Amino acid sequence: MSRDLDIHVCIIEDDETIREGYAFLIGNTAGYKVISTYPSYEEAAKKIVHDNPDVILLDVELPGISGIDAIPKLKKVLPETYILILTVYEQDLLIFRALGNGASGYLTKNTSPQKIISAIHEVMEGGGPMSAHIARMVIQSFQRNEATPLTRRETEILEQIATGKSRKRIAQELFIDLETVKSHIKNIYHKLNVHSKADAIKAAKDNKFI
Amino acid sequence: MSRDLDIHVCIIEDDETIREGYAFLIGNTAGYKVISTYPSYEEAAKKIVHDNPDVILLDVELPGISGIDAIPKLKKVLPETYILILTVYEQDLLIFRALGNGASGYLTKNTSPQKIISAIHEVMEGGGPMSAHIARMVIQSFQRNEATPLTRRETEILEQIATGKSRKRIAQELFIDLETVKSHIKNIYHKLNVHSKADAIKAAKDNKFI
DNA sequence: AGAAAAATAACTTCATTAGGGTGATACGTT
DNA sequence: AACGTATCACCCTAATGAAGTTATTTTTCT
Repeated sequence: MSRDLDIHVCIIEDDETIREGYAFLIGNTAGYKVISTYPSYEEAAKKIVHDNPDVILLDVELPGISGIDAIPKLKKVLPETYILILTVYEQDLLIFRALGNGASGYLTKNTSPQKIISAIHEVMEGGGPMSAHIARMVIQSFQRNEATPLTRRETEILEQIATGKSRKRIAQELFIDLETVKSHIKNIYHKLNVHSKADAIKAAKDNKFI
Repeated sequence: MSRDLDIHVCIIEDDETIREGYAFLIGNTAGYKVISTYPSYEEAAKKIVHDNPDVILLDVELPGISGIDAIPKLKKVLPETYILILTVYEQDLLIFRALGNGASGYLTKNTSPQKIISAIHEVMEGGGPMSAHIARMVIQSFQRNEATPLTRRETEILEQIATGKSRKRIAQELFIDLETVKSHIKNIYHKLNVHSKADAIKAAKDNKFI
């Protein structure tokens, strides 16, 4: 029998219609098997370890513990299991918290059935499935603000400061004089209108200058 | 005529076979038009502004200025143009530098022709096309190491230190005594086997403790 | 080639911080 | 009872950080 080769999926989703819809969809696709479905993390917590799924489809808005907060708890008992977030929310904060907590993918609920299936496959093959708009937001989170008032050297030095290095050490590593570093820092403070390391770092990060 | 509705594409790639292959592929797809192709950034720099493409397919290994370094220069003169990286390299550093420099997508060269076409379409529609493995690496970059030796409080304090705040300020903001902060820092240093802010931050970041 | 911007450096002054050592208390868990 | 955690205390010295002003050299752009 080929059942052992199937990808084992669990679904945690409070809306019964959606939950059973996904279960039906996935369960009727060759190569996939739905082991169990739960309406909340609390319900899942008891038995999901024994289900030992390959992939969990997880909603973010759940009664009780939210999907976001459930991720680390699930990863703790099932470290090898991939967690795919399936939600209507496209807010940056939720996305980054989900990924930071250990989710391996993030899909919005308008994702077509075939794409959900292929996302499950993709995550098993070493991918990181994301809806198009989510991927854009993730990529944007890496990008700098081109309209920085800081010069290259200033940006470089501010980055070094943000790693906790002292001015002296920065000077040594950049092969310039300590006085030069101090000059750059003064200019940085003026441009950012701050009077301390911490405020400069915060201002620069808020504006994506570093 | 429908030419005005086509997606205008430029290709910068030094290997002539690959370059012409892509050009042929894309140019013969309905809805896409290849405006120009160049073997290097230097060649492109002169004329690409007038080409005013919607999307640039960019190789990373180019003679002269590398594709990575070309990104900000291209974005400067064509701020509305999307840049898709097309390369054989899958190193984290290259990927993150490319995205940080302003690339809107990152595809590996084993990507199928249809997927390249759909990636161009996707980026125009607000997506962030990435090859599966790239997306996985990007997602992993958000994730923490659960096996941290640091306690919650220690992690919290180290994060504060990483923002450049002084011990005194951290104490005030966390409503604890300066001495307590110092104690925590001493414990952090012991656990991470370091003797300075900078080294602690580096060690923690390298191991994804923060 | 010439102007503008950026990077470099010197000098002063003053307040604050960082790092290390040692120990103690309280609270919860195992 | 022992342990990890979080809390606070007091000691010490050297180094760092911030603000001010001025000036030279090097790069970059037009």
